[in-house]
Amino acid sequence: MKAKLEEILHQSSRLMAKKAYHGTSMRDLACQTGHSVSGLYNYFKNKEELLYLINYNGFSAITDTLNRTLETMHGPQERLYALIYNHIHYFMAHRDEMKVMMMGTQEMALEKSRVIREIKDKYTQTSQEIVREIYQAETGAAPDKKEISRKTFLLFGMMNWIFGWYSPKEHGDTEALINDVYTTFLHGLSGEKTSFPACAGLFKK
Amino acid sequence: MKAKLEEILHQSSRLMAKKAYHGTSMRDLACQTGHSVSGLYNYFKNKEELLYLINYNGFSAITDTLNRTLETMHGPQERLYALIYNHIHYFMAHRDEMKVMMMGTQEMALEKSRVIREIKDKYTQTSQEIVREIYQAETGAAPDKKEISRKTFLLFGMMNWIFGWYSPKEHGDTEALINDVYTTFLHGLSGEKTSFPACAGLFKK
DNA sequence: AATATGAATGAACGTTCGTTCAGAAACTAC
DNA sequence: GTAGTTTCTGAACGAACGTTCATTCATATT
Repeated sequence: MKAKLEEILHQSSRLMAKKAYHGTSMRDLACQTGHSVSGLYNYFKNKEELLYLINYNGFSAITDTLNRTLETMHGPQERLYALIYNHIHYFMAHRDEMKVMMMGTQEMALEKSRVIREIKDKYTQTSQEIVREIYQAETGAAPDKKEISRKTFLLFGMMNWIFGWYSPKEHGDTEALINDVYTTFLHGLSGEKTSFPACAGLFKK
Repeated sequence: MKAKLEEILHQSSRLMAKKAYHGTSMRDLACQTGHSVSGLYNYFKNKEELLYLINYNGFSAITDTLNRTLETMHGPQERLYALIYNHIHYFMAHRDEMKVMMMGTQEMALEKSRVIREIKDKYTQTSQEIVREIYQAETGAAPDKKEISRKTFLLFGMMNWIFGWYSPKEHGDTEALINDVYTTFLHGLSGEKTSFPACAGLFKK
Protein backbone atom coordinates (compact mmCIF):
# COMPACT_ATOMS: atom_id res chain seq x y z
CA MET A 1 0.00 0.00 0.00
CA LYS A 2 2.44 2.64 1.17
CA ALA A 3 5.26 0.51 -0.19
CA LYS A 4 3.63 0.45 -3.62
CA LEU A 5 3.46 4.22 -3.71
CA GLU A 6 7.15 4.36 -2.85
CA GLU A 7 7.89 2.02 -5.72
CA ILE A 8 5.77 4.09 -8.09
CA LEU A 9 7.59 7.23 -6.98
CA HIS A 10 10.93 5.57 -7.59
CA GLN A 11 10.01 4.32 -11.05
CA SER A 12 8.53 7.71 -11.79
CA SER A 13 11.84 9.30 -10.86
CA ARG A 14 13.67 6.92 -13.15
CA LEU A 15 11.50 7.86 -16.10
CA MET A 16 11.38 11.57 -15.38
CA ALA A 17 15.14 11.70 -14.88
CA LYS A 18 15.44 10.50 -18.48
CA LYS A 19 12.58 12.28 -20.23
CA ALA A 20 11.56 15.07 -17.84
CA TYR A 21 8.10 15.62 -16.44
CA HIS A 22 6.18 16.40 -19.62
CA GLY A 23 8.08 13.74 -21.55
CA THR A 24 6.95 11.00 -19.18
CA SER A 25 3.39 9.88 -19.80
CA MET A 26 1.07 8.04 -17.46
CA ARG A 27 1.14 5.20 -19.99
CA ASP A 28 4.94 5.06 -19.76
CA LEU A 29 4.67 4.90 -16.01
CA ALA A 30 1.98 2.24 -16.10
CA CYS A 31 4.16 0.12 -18.35
CA GLN A 32 7.20 0.60 -16.12
CA THR A 33 5.39 -0.31 -12.89
CA GLY A 34 3.18 -3.09 -14.24
CA HIS A 35 -0.03 -1.36 -13.26
CA SER A 36 -2.76 -0.27 -15.59
CA VAL A 37 -2.99 3.44 -16.31
CA SER A 38 -6.18 3.90 -14.30
CA GLY A 39 -4.86 1.73 -11.51
CA LEU A 40 -2.14 4.24 -10.78
CA TYR A 41 -4.72 6.76 -9.67
CA ASN A 42 -5.41 4.69 -6.57
CA TYR A 43 -2.07 5.84 -5.21
CA PHE A 44 -2.07 9.54 -6.02
CA LYS A 45 -4.50 12.22 -7.11
CA ASN A 46 -2.87 13.25 -10.37
CA LYS A 47 0.40 13.39 -12.24
CA GLU A 48 1.42 16.68 -10.76
CA GLU A 49 1.22 15.20 -7.27
CA LEU A 50 3.86 12.66 -8.26
CA LEU A 51 6.33 15.45 -8.82
CA TYR A 52 5.39 16.98 -5.50
CA LEU A 53 5.80 13.73 -3.57
CA ILE A 54 9.20 13.03 -5.09
CA ASN A 55 10.35 16.50 -4.15
CA TYR A 56 8.78 16.48 -0.71
CA ASN A 57 10.15 13.08 0.28
CA GLY A 58 13.59 13.88 -1.07
CA PHE A 59 14.09 17.28 0.49
CA SER A 60 12.51 16.16 3.75
CA ALA A 61 14.85 13.20 3.98
CA ILE A 62 17.95 15.26 3.26
CA THR A 63 17.12 17.97 5.79
CA ASP A 64 16.04 15.49 8.46
CA THR A 65 19.25 13.48 8.31
CA LEU A 66 21.31 16.66 8.25
CA ASN A 67 19.58 18.20 11.25
CA ARG A 68 19.86 14.97 13.21
CA THR A 69 23.57 14.78 12.44
CA LEU A 70 24.27 18.42 13.24
CA GLU A 71 22.85 18.01 16.74
CA THR A 72 25.95 16.11 17.77
CA MET A 73 28.49 18.24 15.94
CA HIS A 74 29.65 21.63 17.06
CA GLY A 75 33.01 22.33 15.45
CA PRO A 76 32.72 24.45 12.30
CA GLN A 77 34.84 22.09 10.22
CA GLU A 78 32.93 19.02 11.34
CA ARG A 79 29.65 20.71 10.60
CA LEU A 80 30.78 21.64 7.09
CA TYR A 81 31.97 18.12 6.49
CA ALA A 82 28.68 16.75 7.78
CA LEU A 83 26.75 19.00 5.38
CA ILE A 84 28.78 17.86 2.39
CA TYR A 85 28.82 14.22 3.42
CA ASN A 86 25.08 14.16 3.98
CA HIS A 87 24.25 15.97 0.76
CA ILE A 88 26.44 13.89 -1.51
CA HIS A 89 25.64 10.56 0.10
CA TYR A 90 21.93 11.16 -0.18
CA PHE A 91 22.17 12.07 -3.84
CA MET A 92 24.46 9.17 -4.62
CA ALA A 93 21.84 6.80 -3.27
CA HIS A 94 19.01 8.60 -5.08
CA ARG A 95 20.43 9.89 -8.34
CA ASP A 96 17.21 9.77 -10.34
CA GLU A 97 15.26 11.47 -7.57
CA MET A 98 18.01 14.07 -7.40
CA LYS A 99 17.69 14.90 -11.06
CA VAL A 100 13.93 15.30 -10.72
CA MET A 101 14.42 17.49 -7.67
CA MET A 102 16.72 19.72 -9.70
CA MET A 103 14.05 20.30 -12.32
CA GLY A 104 12.24 22.91 -10.30
CA THR A 105 8.66 23.37 -9.19
CA GLN A 106 7.28 25.09 -12.27
CA GLU A 107 4.79 22.33 -13.03
CA MET A 108 3.39 22.12 -9.50
CA ALA A 109 0.34 23.86 -8.12
CA LEU A 110 1.24 27.05 -6.31
CA GLU A 111 0.58 25.81 -2.80
CA LYS A 112 2.63 22.70 -3.32
CA SER A 113 5.56 24.56 -4.79
CA ARG A 114 5.48 26.87 -1.78
CA VAL A 115 5.82 23.91 0.58
CA ILE A 116 8.86 22.68 -1.34
CA ARG A 117 10.37 26.13 -1.47
CA GLU A 118 10.07 26.48 2.30
CA ILE A 119 11.95 23.25 2.90
CA LYS A 120 14.63 24.28 0.44
CA ASP A 121 14.91 27.76 1.95
CA LYS A 122 15.39 26.29 5.41
CA TYR A 123 18.07 23.96 4.08
CA THR A 124 19.83 26.85 2.39
CA GLN A 125 19.61 28.88 5.58
CA THR A 126 21.17 26.09 7.63
CA SER A 127 23.94 25.73 5.06
CA GLN A 128 24.65 29.45 4.96
CA GLU A 129 24.88 29.46 8.73
CA ILE A 130 27.50 26.72 8.61
CA VAL A 131 29.44 28.57 5.93
CA ARG A 132 29.25 31.77 7.94
CA GLU A 133 30.58 30.03 11.05
CA ILE A 134 33.48 28.47 9.25
CA TYR A 135 34.28 31.70 7.44
CA GLN A 136 34.57 33.44 10.77
CA ALA A 137 36.57 30.61 12.31
CA GLU A 138 39.01 30.40 9.43
CA THR A 139 39.56 34.04 8.58
CA GLY A 140 38.47 35.88 11.71
CA ALA A 141 37.06 38.55 9.44
CA ALA A 142 33.53 39.88 9.57
CA PRO A 143 31.51 37.93 7.00
CA ASP A 144 29.82 39.85 4.22
CA LYS A 145 26.28 38.63 3.76
CA LYS A 146 26.34 38.64 -0.02
CA GLU A 147 29.67 36.87 -0.08
CA ILE A 148 28.48 34.13 2.28
CA SER A 149 25.40 33.69 0.14
CA ARG A 150 27.45 33.47 -3.05
CA LYS A 151 29.93 30.99 -1.67
CA THR A 152 27.23 28.77 -0.21
CA PHE A 153 25.68 28.54 -3.63
CA LEU A 154 29.06 27.74 -5.15
CA LEU A 155 29.22 24.82 -2.71
CA PHE A 156 25.76 23.71 -3.75
CA GLY A 157 26.86 23.99 -7.36
CA MET A 158 29.79 21.64 -6.85
CA MET A 159 27.53 19.13 -5.12
CA ASN A 160 24.42 19.38 -7.28
CA TRP A 161 26.24 19.23 -10.56
CA ILE A 162 27.65 15.82 -9.69
CA PHE A 163 24.64 13.99 -11.10
CA GLY A 164 25.60 15.22 -14.55
CA TRP A 165 29.03 13.64 -14.79
CA TYR A 166 30.02 11.36 -11.95
CA SER A 167 30.71 7.70 -12.44
CA PRO A 168 32.73 5.75 -9.86
CA LYS A 169 34.69 3.97 -12.55
CA GLU A 170 35.98 7.14 -14.19
CA HIS A 171 36.24 9.51 -11.24
CA GLY A 172 37.09 7.47 -8.18
CA ASP A 173 34.92 6.54 -5.21
CA THR A 174 32.46 8.72 -3.35
CA GLU A 175 34.79 9.39 -0.44
CA ALA A 176 37.38 10.93 -2.76
CA LEU A 177 34.65 13.09 -4.23
CA ILE A 178 33.42 14.23 -0.83
CA ASN A 179 36.97 15.04 0.20
CA ASP A 180 37.57 17.05 -2.95
CA VAL A 181 34.49 19.16 -2.35
CA TYR A 182 35.34 19.64 1.29
CA THR A 183 38.98 20.49 0.63
CA THR A 184 38.24 22.75 -2.31
CA PHE A 185 35.60 24.70 -0.46
CA LEU A 186 37.43 24.97 2.85
CA HIS A 187 40.69 26.23 1.38
CA GLY A 188 38.91 28.31 -1.21
CA LEU A 189 36.90 30.05 1.47
CA SER A 190 39.86 31.17 3.52
CA GLY A 191 42.12 31.99 0.60
CA GLU A 192 42.89 35.67 0.13
CA LYS A 193 41.11 37.35 -2.72
CA THR A 194 43.03 37.38 -5.96
CA SER A 195 41.71 39.41 -8.82
CA PHE A 196 42.86 40.08 -12.34
CA PRO A 197 41.67 43.60 -13.10
CA ALA A 198 44.19 43.91 -15.92
CA CYS A 199 43.01 40.63 -17.29
CA ALA A 200 39.32 41.48 -17.25
CA GLY A 201 39.88 44.33 -19.65
CA LEU A 202 41.19 41.96 -22.28
CA PHE A 203 37.77 40.54 -22.96
CA LYS A 204 35.34 42.24 -25.22
CA LYS A 205 31.74 42.19 -24.16
CA MET B 1 15.55 35.67 -42.64
CA LYS B 2 18.53 34.48 -40.66
CA ALA B 3 17.71 37.13 -38.07
CA LYS B 4 14.20 35.75 -37.71
CA LEU B 5 15.51 32.30 -36.98
CA GLU B 6 17.76 33.78 -34.30
CA GLU B 7 14.78 35.51 -32.76
CA ILE B 8 12.76 32.29 -32.85
CA LEU B 9 15.63 30.45 -31.19
CA HIS B 10 15.81 33.07 -28.48
CA GLN B 11 12.09 33.03 -27.77
CA SER B 12 12.19 29.28 -27.86
CA SER B 13 14.91 29.33 -25.23
CA ARG B 14 12.81 31.63 -23.07
CA LEU B 15 9.85 29.28 -23.17
CA MET B 16 11.84 26.08 -22.80
CA ALA B 17 13.81 27.53 -19.90
CA LYS B 18 10.50 27.90 -18.10
CA LYS B 19 8.57 24.81 -19.18
CA ALA B 20 11.22 22.47 -20.61
CA TYR B 21 11.21 20.97 -24.08
CA HIS B 22 8.10 18.82 -23.90
CA GLY B 23 6.25 21.47 -21.93
CA THR B 24 6.70 24.02 -24.69
CA SER B 25 4.32 23.51 -27.61
CA MET B 26 4.59 24.80 -31.13
CA ARG B 27 1.44 26.78 -30.42
CA ASP B 28 3.11 28.42 -27.41
CA LEU B 29 6.05 29.33 -29.58
CA ALA B 30 3.85 30.65 -32.39
CA CYS B 31 2.04 32.86 -29.90
CA GLN B 32 5.31 34.11 -28.39
CA THR B 33 6.90 34.96 -31.73
CA GLY B 34 3.83 36.29 -33.51
CA HIS B 35 4.01 33.73 -36.27
CA SER B 36 1.40 31.18 -37.11
CA VAL B 37 2.14 27.59 -36.13
CA SER B 38 2.70 26.46 -39.68
CA GLY B 39 4.72 29.53 -40.49
CA LEU B 40 7.39 28.49 -38.03
CA TYR B 41 8.24 25.50 -40.19
CA ASN B 42 9.73 27.81 -42.80
CA TYR B 43 12.65 28.39 -40.44
CA PHE B 44 13.43 24.90 -39.20
CA LYS B 45 12.59 21.31 -40.05
CA ASN B 46 10.93 20.27 -36.83
CA LYS B 47 10.74 20.99 -33.13
CA GLU B 48 13.65 18.77 -32.27
CA GLU B 49 15.90 20.82 -34.55
CA LEU B 50 15.16 23.89 -32.44
CA LEU B 51 16.76 22.20 -29.47
CA TYR B 52 19.73 21.23 -31.58
CA LEU B 53 20.26 24.73 -32.94
CA ILE B 54 20.08 26.31 -29.49
CA ASN B 55 22.66 23.85 -28.22
CA TYR B 56 24.88 24.07 -31.28
CA ASN B 57 24.95 27.86 -31.41
CA GLY B 58 25.52 28.13 -27.68
CA PHE B 59 28.31 25.64 -27.27
CA SER B 60 29.98 26.79 -30.49
CA ALA B 61 29.97 30.39 -29.32
CA ILE B 62 31.40 29.56 -25.91
CA THR B 63 34.20 27.39 -27.26
CA ASP B 64 35.05 29.81 -30.06
CA THR B 65 35.44 32.81 -27.77
CA LEU B 66 37.45 30.75 -25.30
CA ASN B 67 39.82 29.39 -27.90
CA ARG B 68 40.35 32.82 -29.39
CA THR B 69 41.11 34.23 -25.95
CA LEU B 70 43.45 31.43 -24.95
CA GLU B 71 45.63 32.07 -27.99
CA THR B 72 47.00 35.21 -26.35
CA MET B 73 47.31 33.85 -22.81
CA HIS B 74 50.00 31.51 -21.64
CA GLY B 75 50.25 31.80 -17.86
CA PRO B 76 48.33 29.05 -16.04
CA GLN B 77 46.54 31.50 -13.77
CA GLU B 78 45.53 33.77 -16.61
CA ARG B 79 44.25 30.83 -18.60
CA LEU B 80 42.16 29.63 -15.68
CA TYR B 81 40.78 33.11 -15.18
CA ALA B 82 40.00 33.36 -18.89
CA LEU B 83 38.10 30.07 -18.78
CA ILE B 84 36.00 31.19 -15.83
CA TYR B 85 35.47 34.69 -17.16
CA ASN B 86 34.42 33.45 -20.57
CA HIS B 87 32.08 30.77 -19.23
CA ILE B 88 30.28 32.95 -16.72
CA HIS B 89 30.03 36.00 -18.95
CA TYR B 90 28.55 33.99 -21.77
CA PHE B 91 25.95 32.42 -19.53
CA MET B 92 25.09 35.72 -17.88
CA ALA B 93 24.28 37.14 -21.30
CA HIS B 94 22.31 34.02 -22.33
CA ARG B 95 20.66 32.66 -19.22
CA ASP B 96 17.67 31.09 -20.93
CA GLU B 97 19.84 29.46 -23.54
CA MET B 98 22.09 28.22 -20.76
CA LYS B 99 19.23 26.51 -18.99
CA VAL B 100 18.17 24.81 -22.19
CA MET B 101 21.75 23.73 -22.83
CA MET B 102 21.84 22.14 -19.37
CA MET B 103 18.81 20.01 -20.16
CA GLY B 104 20.77 17.43 -22.10
CA THR B 105 20.42 15.92 -25.54
CA GLN B 106 17.96 13.15 -24.75
CA GLU B 107 15.28 14.51 -27.08
CA MET B 108 17.58 14.95 -30.06
CA ALA B 109 18.17 12.55 -32.90
CA LEU B 110 21.26 10.44 -32.34
CA GLU B 111 23.44 12.09 -34.96
CA LYS B 112 22.63 15.55 -33.69
CA SER B 113 23.30 14.68 -30.08
CA ARG B 114 26.65 13.27 -31.13
CA VAL B 115 27.62 16.58 -32.70
CA ILE B 116 26.76 18.41 -29.48
CA ARG B 117 28.58 15.86 -27.38
CA GLU B 118 31.73 16.29 -29.44
CA ILE B 119 31.75 20.04 -28.91
CA LYS B 120 31.17 19.59 -25.20
CA ASP B 121 33.86 16.92 -24.94
CA LYS B 122 36.38 19.21 -26.60
CA TYR B 123 35.46 22.03 -24.24
CA THR B 124 35.85 19.71 -21.27
CA GLN B 125 39.20 18.55 -22.57
CA THR B 126 40.48 22.10 -22.95
CA SER B 127 39.31 22.90 -19.43
CA GLN B 128 40.92 19.80 -17.95
CA GLU B 129 44.16 20.75 -19.64
CA ILE B 130 44.05 24.18 -18.02
CA VAL B 131 43.30 22.65 -14.63
CA ARG B 132 46.13 20.17 -15.08
CA GLU B 133 48.57 22.95 -15.93
CA ILE B 134 47.64 25.05 -12.97
CA TYR B 135 47.68 22.06 -10.65
CA GLN B 136 51.24 21.38 -11.69
CA ALA B 137 52.24 25.03 -11.45
CA GLU B 138 50.71 25.49 -8.00
CA THR B 139 51.63 22.24 -6.28
CA GLY B 140 54.49 20.91 -8.36
CA ALA B 141 53.07 17.47 -7.77
CA ALA B 142 52.26 14.94 -10.48
CA PRO B 143 48.60 15.32 -11.31
CA ASP B 144 46.32 12.31 -10.86
CA LYS B 145 44.09 11.95 -13.88
CA LYS B 146 40.97 11.11 -11.92
CA GLU B 147 41.55 13.96 -9.53
CA ILE B 148 42.00 16.48 -12.33
CA SER B 149 38.84 15.21 -13.90
CA ARG B 150 36.89 15.46 -10.63
CA LYS B 151 38.09 18.96 -9.84
CA THR B 152 37.38 20.23 -13.33
CA PHE B 153 33.82 19.07 -12.95
CA LEU B 154 33.61 20.74 -9.55
CA LEU B 155 34.58 23.96 -11.30
CA PHE B 156 31.90 23.38 -13.92
CA GLY B 157 29.46 22.73 -11.11
CA MET B 158 30.14 26.08 -9.47
CA MET B 159 29.73 27.84 -12.81
CA ASN B 160 26.79 25.95 -14.25
CA TRP B 161 24.70 26.03 -11.12
CA ILE B 162 24.70 29.82 -11.17
CA PHE B 163 21.62 30.00 -13.38
CA GLY B 164 19.59 28.47 -10.56
CA TRP B 165 20.16 31.14 -7.94
CA TYR B 166 22.06 34.21 -9.06
CA SER B 167 20.52 37.66 -9.07
CA PRO B 168 22.73 40.76 -9.13
CA LYS B 169 20.59 42.50 -6.54
CA GLU B 170 20.95 39.78 -3.92
CA HIS B 171 24.42 38.43 -4.66
CA GLY B 172 26.50 41.27 -5.96
CA ASP B 173 27.78 41.93 -9.48
CA THR B 174 29.17 39.46 -11.96
CA GLU B 175 32.79 40.43 -11.34
CA ALA B 176 32.48 39.50 -7.66
CA LEU B 177 30.99 36.19 -8.69
CA ILE B 178 33.77 35.46 -11.17
CA ASN B 179 36.36 36.34 -8.55
CA ASP B 180 34.72 34.05 -6.00
CA VAL B 181 34.80 31.13 -8.39
CA TYR B 182 38.37 31.86 -9.41
CA THR B 183 39.60 32.34 -5.85
CA THR B 184 37.73 29.35 -4.47
CA PHE B 185 38.95 27.02 -7.15
CA LEU B 186 42.54 28.25 -7.24
CA HIS B 187 43.10 28.02 -3.49
CA GLY B 188 41.02 24.90 -3.19
CA LEU B 189 43.11 23.18 -5.81
CA SER B 190 46.44 23.78 -4.14
CA GLY B 191 45.22 23.24 -0.59
CA GLU B 192 46.55 20.14 1.10
CA LYS B 193 44.11 17.28 1.45
CA THR B 194 42.19 17.28 4.68
CA SER B 195 40.08 14.29 5.48
CA PHE B 196 37.84 13.33 8.34
CA PRO B 197 38.09 9.56 8.57
CA ALA B 198 36.87 9.63 12.16
CA CYS B 199 34.00 11.78 11.11
CA ALA B 200 32.86 9.62 8.25
CA GLY B 201 32.17 6.74 10.61
CA LEU B 202 29.63 8.79 12.46
CA PHE B 203 27.13 8.55 9.65
CA LYS B 204 24.91 5.57 9.20
CA LYS B 205 24.25 4.49 5.69
C1' DA C 1 0.78 44.20 -66.47
C1' DA C 2 2.10 39.62 -66.07
C1' DT C 3 4.73 36.25 -63.82
C1' DA C 4 7.67 33.96 -60.67
C1' DT C 5 9.21 33.34 -55.81
C1' DG C 6 9.33 32.74 -51.08
C1' DA C 7 6.71 33.82 -46.73
C1' DA C 8 2.72 33.03 -44.15
C1' DT C 9 -1.74 30.99 -43.14
C1' DG C 10 -6.12 28.28 -41.39
C1' DA C 11 -7.82 23.97 -41.40
C1' DA C 12 -7.23 19.52 -40.81
C1' DC C 13 -4.59 15.00 -40.03
C1' DG C 14 -3.61 11.11 -36.99
C1' DT C 15 -1.67 10.54 -32.29
C1' DT C 16 -1.13 10.89 -27.76
C1' DC C 17 -2.11 13.25 -23.60
C1' DG C 18 -4.23 13.15 -18.45
C1' DT C 19 -8.21 11.77 -16.45
C1' DT C 20 -12.70 9.44 -15.50
C1' DC C 21 -15.90 5.74 -14.60
C1' DA C 22 -18.82 1.67 -14.66
C1' DG C 23 -17.86 -2.61 -13.62
C1' DA C 24 -14.82 -7.02 -13.06
C1' DA C 25 -11.78 -9.29 -9.92
C1' DA C 26 -9.79 -10.30 -5.55
C1' DC C 27 -10.00 -10.44 -0.82
C1' DT C 28 -12.46 -10.32 4.17
C1' DA C 29 -15.78 -11.20 7.33
C1' DC C 30 -19.74 -13.50 8.66
C1' DG D 1 -21.97 -19.02 0.12
C1' DT D 2 -23.23 -14.48 0.42
C1' DA D 3 -22.44 -9.64 1.19
C1' DG D 4 -19.32 -5.94 1.66
C1' DT D 5 -15.02 -3.69 0.67
C1' DT D 6 -10.95 -2.68 -1.71
C1' DT D 7 -8.10 -3.06 -5.78
C1' DC D 8 -7.76 -2.98 -10.34
C1' DT D 9 -9.08 -2.57 -15.33
C1' DG D 10 -10.53 -1.53 -20.42
C1' DA D 11 -12.80 1.66 -22.81
C1' DA D 12 -13.73 6.07 -23.57
C1' DC D 13 -13.57 11.31 -22.94
C1' DG D 14 -12.24 15.95 -24.58
C1' DA D 15 -8.18 18.42 -25.17
C1' DA D 16 -3.76 19.24 -26.91
C1' DC D 17 0.13 17.55 -29.42
C1' DG D 18 3.57 17.96 -33.84
C1' DT D 19 3.15 18.13 -38.49
C1' DT D 20 1.27 18.70 -43.32
C1' DC D 21 -0.89 20.95 -47.19
C1' DA D 22 -3.54 23.49 -50.49
C1' DT D 23 -3.91 28.28 -50.60
C1' DT D 24 -3.26 33.19 -50.14
C1' DC D 25 -0.38 37.14 -49.62
C1' DA D 26 3.58 40.11 -50.50
C1' DT D 27 7.39 41.31 -53.02
C1' DA D 28 10.56 41.34 -56.82
C1' DT D 29 11.70 40.42 -61.85
C1' DT D 30 10.68 40.70 -66.43
